[in-house]
Amino acid sequence: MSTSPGICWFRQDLRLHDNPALLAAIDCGEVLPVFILDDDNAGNWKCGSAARLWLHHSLNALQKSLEGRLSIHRGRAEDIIPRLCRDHQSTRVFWNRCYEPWRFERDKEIKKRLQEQSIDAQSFNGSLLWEPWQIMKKDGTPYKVFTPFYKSARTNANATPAVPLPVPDNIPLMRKDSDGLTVDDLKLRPDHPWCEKIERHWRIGEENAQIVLEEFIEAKIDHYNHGRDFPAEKGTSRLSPHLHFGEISPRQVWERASEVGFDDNIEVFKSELGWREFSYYLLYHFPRMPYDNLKSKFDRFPWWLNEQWLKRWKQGMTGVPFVDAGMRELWQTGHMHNRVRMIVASFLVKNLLIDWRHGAAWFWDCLVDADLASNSASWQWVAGCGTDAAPFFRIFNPVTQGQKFDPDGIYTRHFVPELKELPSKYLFSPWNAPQTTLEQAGVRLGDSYPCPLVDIQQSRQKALDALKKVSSSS
DNA sequence: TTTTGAGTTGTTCGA
DNA sequence: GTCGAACAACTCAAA
Repeated sequence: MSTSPGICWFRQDLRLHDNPALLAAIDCGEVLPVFILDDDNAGNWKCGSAARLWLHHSLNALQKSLEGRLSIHRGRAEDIIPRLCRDHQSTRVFWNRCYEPWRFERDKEIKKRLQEQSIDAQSFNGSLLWEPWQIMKKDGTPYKVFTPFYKSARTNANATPAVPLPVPDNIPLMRKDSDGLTVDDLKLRPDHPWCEKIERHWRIGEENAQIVLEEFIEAKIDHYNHGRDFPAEKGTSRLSPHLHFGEISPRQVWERASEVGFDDNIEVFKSELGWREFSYYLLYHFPRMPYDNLKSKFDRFPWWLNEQWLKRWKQGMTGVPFVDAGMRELWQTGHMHNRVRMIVASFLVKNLLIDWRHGAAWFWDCLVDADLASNSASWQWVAGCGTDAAPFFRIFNPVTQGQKFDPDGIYTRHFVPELKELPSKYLFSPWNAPQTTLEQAGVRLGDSYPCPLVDIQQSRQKALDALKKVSSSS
């Protein structure tokens, strides 16, 4: 056996299944598995609070799978990786690629430095179905519209998603090094009752990711197309945080869905994986996406930051019940149903006229699945400033959306219990309820539940006018 | 180069 | 209650 271990640097791939970097490291003989919490390089995009909590548990799960041999560090990866190579006389380092601009640049630099020291550094695709540079238009430029991107990805030769790799039979793990930290040392989980609340909603780690996938395949995928729209039904896969941390790979999910067969539901589900790919694709080709409007005419949009409104939106106290239900789900569970994400985002941007970046920042901190690519791309989509965004006149009405997608009010009543006695007819617009109805339901508007921050119709019109002005002056 | 058809998830209005 | 059209104009992708 070689005396020099292969270093497998775990990042957003906290799993043993379908892990090309791990398999490559095993080929060297002994494996030194490493994790680094690199907040220093992350700048604005260090892991948010909810995601840190997830990471804490996900690392514990991985540590267990690796029999406690995961070597954990905190600091700048460009210092730590070369140091580990020196300390262990390792000449080979392997990792699966990340695509956040700060990580991509950092990793390029590390690879260069290692190669200068005659250390073999190799990166693999462990997180995407298609590499962003693999799918290009005939003229060599990147796609900006989802449908042709996805079509091209699925039909191009050599673009069929790879078959997932097996779990290695045996991982010849190196003896534990002495200078590593424990997961607890990283202090990812604050001592706060909020954590326990979040933890109740999730089963974290690779093994659980497999279970969540199986449950989705068995119970939900056959009516996904319809079921995913109703937040009370929980018809979505809820795989996003598992995918974000790489507890499961998109290739595993894609393959498992393909095994079920072919129908609309399966195709729609796969296309959601396609949207994840598209977000990463855009982030790779447009690294300013988290900061800048992809449509630059939105640079002139008259956002108006009302701090009080923003605060009430974050608290789920806007006075618009379906919006508040979503925002409270986010706070209480670290997650929000996809349908409701669009509605709360649309409300912030198109009714309160607050810049999408404020919303994206709050999501970043609160979501266990906070993902730079998906978060930035989706906010730009809702705001209308994305390359392939919703047309500007498409403004969600949080009242009709509630009536349509939470018809029995189960979701809304659960998260806004102060309205639970209101009849469904008025649940989504209590300001329209007769005084006697409010009294019977024990609701005092402006007291037990807030009056709406804005009038839905008026604020909608204001947004349309603003958008028209921005469009016509180009 | 020019042309043509299309573009995740909606709302409202009027027949 | 249901249905189709209008909502604006633009940019993208491919022929």
